[in-house]
Amino acid sequence: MSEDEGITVKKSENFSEWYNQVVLRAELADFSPVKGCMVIRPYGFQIWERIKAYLDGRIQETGHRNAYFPLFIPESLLQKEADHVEGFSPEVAWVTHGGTTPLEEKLAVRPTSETIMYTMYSKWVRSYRDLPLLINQWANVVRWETKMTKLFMRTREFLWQEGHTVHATREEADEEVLKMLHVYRDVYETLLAIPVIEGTKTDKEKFAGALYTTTVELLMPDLRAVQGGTSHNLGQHFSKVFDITFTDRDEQKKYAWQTSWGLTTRTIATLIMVHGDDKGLVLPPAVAPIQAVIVPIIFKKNKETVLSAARALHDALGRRDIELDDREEYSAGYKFNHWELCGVPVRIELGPRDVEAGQAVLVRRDTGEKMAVPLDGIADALTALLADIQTSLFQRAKAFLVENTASLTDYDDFMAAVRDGTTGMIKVPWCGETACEEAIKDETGATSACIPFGETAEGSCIYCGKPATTVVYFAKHY
RNA sequence: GGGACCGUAGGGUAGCUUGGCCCAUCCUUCUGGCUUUGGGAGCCAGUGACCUGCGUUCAAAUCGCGGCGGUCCCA
Repeated sequence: MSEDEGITVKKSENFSEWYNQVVLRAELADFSPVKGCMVIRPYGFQIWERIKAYLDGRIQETGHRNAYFPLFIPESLLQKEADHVEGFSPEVAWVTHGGTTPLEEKLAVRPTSETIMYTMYSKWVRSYRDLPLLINQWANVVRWETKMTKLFMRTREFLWQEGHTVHATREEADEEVLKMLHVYRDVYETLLAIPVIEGTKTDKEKFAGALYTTTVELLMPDLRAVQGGTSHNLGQHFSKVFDITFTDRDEQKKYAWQTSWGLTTRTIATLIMVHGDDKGLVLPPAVAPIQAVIVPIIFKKNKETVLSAARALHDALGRRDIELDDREEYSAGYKFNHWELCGVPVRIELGPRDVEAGQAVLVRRDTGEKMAVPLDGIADALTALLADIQTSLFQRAKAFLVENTASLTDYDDFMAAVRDGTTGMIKVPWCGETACEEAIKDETGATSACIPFGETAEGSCIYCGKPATTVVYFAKHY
């Protein structure tokens, strides 16, 4: 075996390098000539298309419709909402020229589309009969990051969907915010087999211009947390600035209540990190572009028998997401390693002994476990195995999250846990003051992840000792 | 935002300290041929690189400065 192929570092020993190698060698993405921008390669893009198809289905069935708004946002629009401008201005990319002629007004390359969409909403919303307005957009956005590029995790341009809804009442907006947050949880848990912690962002960490922000938080194997998706109640901040008003049943003119919510290609980074192993990518069947690969074990003397049996099996299974690797220029061992690097959930080995016995050998990617299965009935066995892999990947990830979540009340313990990297998510009692939150960040580097839903505080704030009003999760974040 | 490091074929590298022996070493990939295939097979032949610009010098992969790109650490 050559040491230069496959993944050359262990996930547990050099996580960052391991991640880079998996992304590059499994051909998910590559660096581009543009600093901070990546190329999503076909295999990586197929994963995104799977996520997109699932999420879009959920978006549609909850009553939203897709639309498309311009990539460019006039400076004057972007600046209308004060908190919003302040939050985004450091990382906005600007178009200043058309050809060689300077523009009269600079155009921002959208970092997010609130301002351009709400300008239109103001024209479209007149009456309570126009509400709720439920629009989603699939798009690319640009945020001019200065931090280090990490493929899928942090790039200047990324793909996402952004939902923007308008409602008559705060209650409806609250309900929408939670409904879509739960859709994100479902994407992570059902599709990607990644458990989440749902909650509300602190005021310090909320979206620029929002009343409040809800989030799904994930924990990576290096014990750093990731914000997996956010859903905001924008209150009436934007409707007042963009004049989104409607005449209600009581004939009164009112400002509308709005929400926005987004999920990005960062999901792919979390997918790779959570499930991958020392051999490479491990994909949950629900997102895997290739569900299984048939590898015929070819020997010279009964080559044709095995190859035709493999082709017959491939035809019998009759699925486009099952690959037949009948290349004769590669050895079986090479193919095993290759498809493991690519994270294909199941390998189906078919050799002369199997053909004779009327069976095939199913090998699961997550555990390496092998099982001989009769050829008739293999389709059902495969379906069951794929379902089992999906479940056990989730359970393994869930166990990891539970093991690495702690509840602490003493600040010295907290500092030690963060410093030693022994715990990922740390739940602490908190007074609710931003000053304490910032002090904790300055002293430990940990930032608040979320205030979990449905938990009540006891005792005193871990930092200042005043009575706690809530509990909050802290973690080192990506 | 601050600091450190790195850039040689598709991937991984040697050469750099002390400039010349280098139209650049080795492994792998890739192409063609023979042969082989139950965990990265072997032999033969071939293709393929000094990030970029400027400078120093008789001479630059090697030294200097700028740019571009990447990696890591701290905030």
